[in-house]
Amino acid sequence: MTKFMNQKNEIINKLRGSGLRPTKQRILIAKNLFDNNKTFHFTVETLNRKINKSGNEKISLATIYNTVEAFTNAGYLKEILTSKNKSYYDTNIKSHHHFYDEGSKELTDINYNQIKLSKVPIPPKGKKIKNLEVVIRIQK
Amino acid sequence: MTKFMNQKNEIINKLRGSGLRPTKQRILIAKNLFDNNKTFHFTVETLNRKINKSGNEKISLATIYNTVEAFTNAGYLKEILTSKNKSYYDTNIKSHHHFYDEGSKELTDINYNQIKLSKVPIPPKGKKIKNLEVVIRIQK
DNA sequence: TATCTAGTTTATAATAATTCTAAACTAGAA
DNA sequence: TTCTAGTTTAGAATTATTATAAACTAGATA
Ligand SMILES: [Mn+2]
Ligand SMILES: [Mn+2]
Ligand SMILES: [Zn+2]
Ligand SMILES: [Zn+2]
Repeated sequence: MTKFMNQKNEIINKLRGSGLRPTKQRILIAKNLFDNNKTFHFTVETLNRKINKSGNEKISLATIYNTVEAFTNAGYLKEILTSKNKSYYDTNIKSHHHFYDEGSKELTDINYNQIKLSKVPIPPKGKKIKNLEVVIRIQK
Repeated sequence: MTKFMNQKNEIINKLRGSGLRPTKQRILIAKNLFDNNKTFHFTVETLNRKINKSGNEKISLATIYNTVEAFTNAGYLKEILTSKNKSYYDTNIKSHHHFYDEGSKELTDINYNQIKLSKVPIPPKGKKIKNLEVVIRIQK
């Protein structure tokens, strides 16, 4: 009871902290994404299915898109560009690497320290490195 | 004269060698892609513009798509998945890495030996590494 | 060289993911 | 309670790509 109360308040504070109004849609989506003690990868399609399946009130696809974008901009989600034609998102926002299975089209985390880059090039003049995360493509 | 002859014959042999009929469309596209002594990156959109601009006879967009796919399957091109919603291709088929500029949306090659991976994880059981090329995202 | 046909090209339609639009709704400040 | 900027929503629009099916052609064979 108080636990649920706290969880919801945490979400509300988190949203407010980024200038996002805590609407019931955002709160419900946030619960689905951040409630767990484990992180996971998803696409808009899978998130939409998950949310509009259970006993939940329905949320429009447009809002799912809007919210995922807002959460990504706020730094609560990371976008992972790895697949043709479809964006993946990660609730694990720590810097880390991935396996991407070309067959099942699934991502798996690789801990940051599981890959060691002993030599990295200097970026072109005037540019800086925004992100250096490795995607290793695997298959059967 | 003989030089052009040879170039065209090289292309024809290359195509035949992969079971691809050397049609005039494929030959023209191949000239645009492989004629140079330098490699480059492109999207279907940029290739289509390039080909349907100059004095060339026109080639349909569908054929551009078909041909890029055929050349990729034949190993003459590499697909680079790095950008949301659009596929990039590389005429450099040697194993190498890339900078991807988020601002200009341009790829730049990084020589294979400019990045050294001193530690790489073992892929999940039953899977093997298909590809380990690093994309470093850069910005201003 | 003429004929034949599987492979290819093409215009166009269809699909898939995503973004846009504009009207209805709502959080929360006043 | 009122008010309004921010938000949600259904549906249309857009973009990249793939599918369809009719017309064309490379090149093997007669
Ligand atoms: Mn798309
Ligand atoms: Mn697409
Ligand atoms: Zn991850
Ligand atoms: Zn390259």
